[in-house]
Amino acid sequence: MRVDIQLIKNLPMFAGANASLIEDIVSNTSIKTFPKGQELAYEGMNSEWFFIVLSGSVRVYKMSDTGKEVTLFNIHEQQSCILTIFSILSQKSYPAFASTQTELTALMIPSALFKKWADEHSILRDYIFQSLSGRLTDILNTFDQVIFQRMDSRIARFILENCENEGDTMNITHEQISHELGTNRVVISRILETFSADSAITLGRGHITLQNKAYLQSK
Amino acid sequence: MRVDIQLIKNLPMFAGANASLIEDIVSNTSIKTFPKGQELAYEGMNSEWFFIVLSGSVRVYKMSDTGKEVTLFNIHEQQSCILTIFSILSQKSYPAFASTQTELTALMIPSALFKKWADEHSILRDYIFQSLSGRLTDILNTFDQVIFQRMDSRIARFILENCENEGDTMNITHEQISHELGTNRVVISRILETFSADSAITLGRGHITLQNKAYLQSK
DNA sequence: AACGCTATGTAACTATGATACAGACAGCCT
DNA sequence: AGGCTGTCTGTATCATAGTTACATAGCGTT
Repeated sequence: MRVDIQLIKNLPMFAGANASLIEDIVSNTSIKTFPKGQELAYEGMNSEWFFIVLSGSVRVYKMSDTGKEVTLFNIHEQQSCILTIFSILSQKSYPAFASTQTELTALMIPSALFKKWADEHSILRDYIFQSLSGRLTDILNTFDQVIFQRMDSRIARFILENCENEGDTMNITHEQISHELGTNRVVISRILETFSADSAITLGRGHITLQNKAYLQSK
Repeated sequence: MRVDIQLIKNLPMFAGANASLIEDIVSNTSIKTFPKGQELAYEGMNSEWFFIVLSGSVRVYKMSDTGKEVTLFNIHEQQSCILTIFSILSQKSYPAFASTQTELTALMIPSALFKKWADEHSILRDYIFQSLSGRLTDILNTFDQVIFQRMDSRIARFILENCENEGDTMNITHEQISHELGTNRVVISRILETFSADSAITLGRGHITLQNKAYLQSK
């Protein structure tokens, strides 16, 4: 499918691109759809494609050999992946795992071309630096959380990030939370139980409902 | 003190620089010496200077409000700091702490000039990407270690990184190790004690001597 | 209703983190 | 030498978090 010019022009990454680059992009990229839960990258993989998310989201995470996981950051609409960029520009293998969190549509760019364009067009490099800086901050924040924060505060924060108001419900299992935060499912269950005992949340199979925002904020 | 042209030309970062850039660098940079233990950057600081280490080393670390520390990476001769680069190029505050580990000499570049040069000279940007990629790998490795590895293996590894052969001695206190690894001094003492009980190391005030390499490698 | 799959609850144990304090060592001074 | 002082290390105790194993509960399918 031929990629729409307007779509490219609307992407922040290509906002300042000149007509010839835009034409190049339009003729050498494609749009692809992935189902929810699809693995897009694994540790050690060579990145053949650079992608920009058009809709949906991607979770980038580290995984140990025993299967323990921690989310590094998520990639949302119009964003791309710092690790893929590094992997392509410095010709190293991808250092983490990445899977779709929802159904995903993405603009796919062959990595050789992306590298060429990034070498030739400073406007691209500028955007890359800006965007990388945001992702790097995300990684460092995750680091901070993991190392310095107590697990109950991290869980409280996680719930608050997903439930705006009291009465809001999030659909997630304890195991998924444990993968987000890099701990064990049992630990999550244990702490959620104490939150529930204090009436800060109500628990159900596959969902959590916020009841007392102030309680979680004080954690 | 006028900076020596040859010194600049020998730095990997400026290896491909043309004569006019070199002349610019020579006339706008200076060499500065810092004592051991000097704090070079703190979280939230605006980076006024970009620096390249000429001799000595710098430790970059995260610190919690309670004083707990973890080393992110070290900067050695001819290297510069990924976080400083990001901080300067994306105009954000520095996201960690940095102190000299030894006496340090460094080439100092005003950050506004560094940003200008990086914008104008692709040769600089290329080097930056290469070098950033290495540092990012360091950070992710640290992350991996912290989250997935047991403390005894991390300590074993740390000793092995500092002692080549059996009989080698490293001069370090338990508290310094705890700051490297992001844990509590007591935890280090406790585990070193078990290593010592198994005759893998011998302990002394301020130093550790490797006795059984295979033992630590098996941890 | 019976089955099977997945999610959650519970228990017991180990590992790690935190705090407090005691004792040991090194350097220094007299 | 003896004593002082600051730092480093050892030990104990308790709290929090991670691991493993297994039991129970929810929910869709047959």
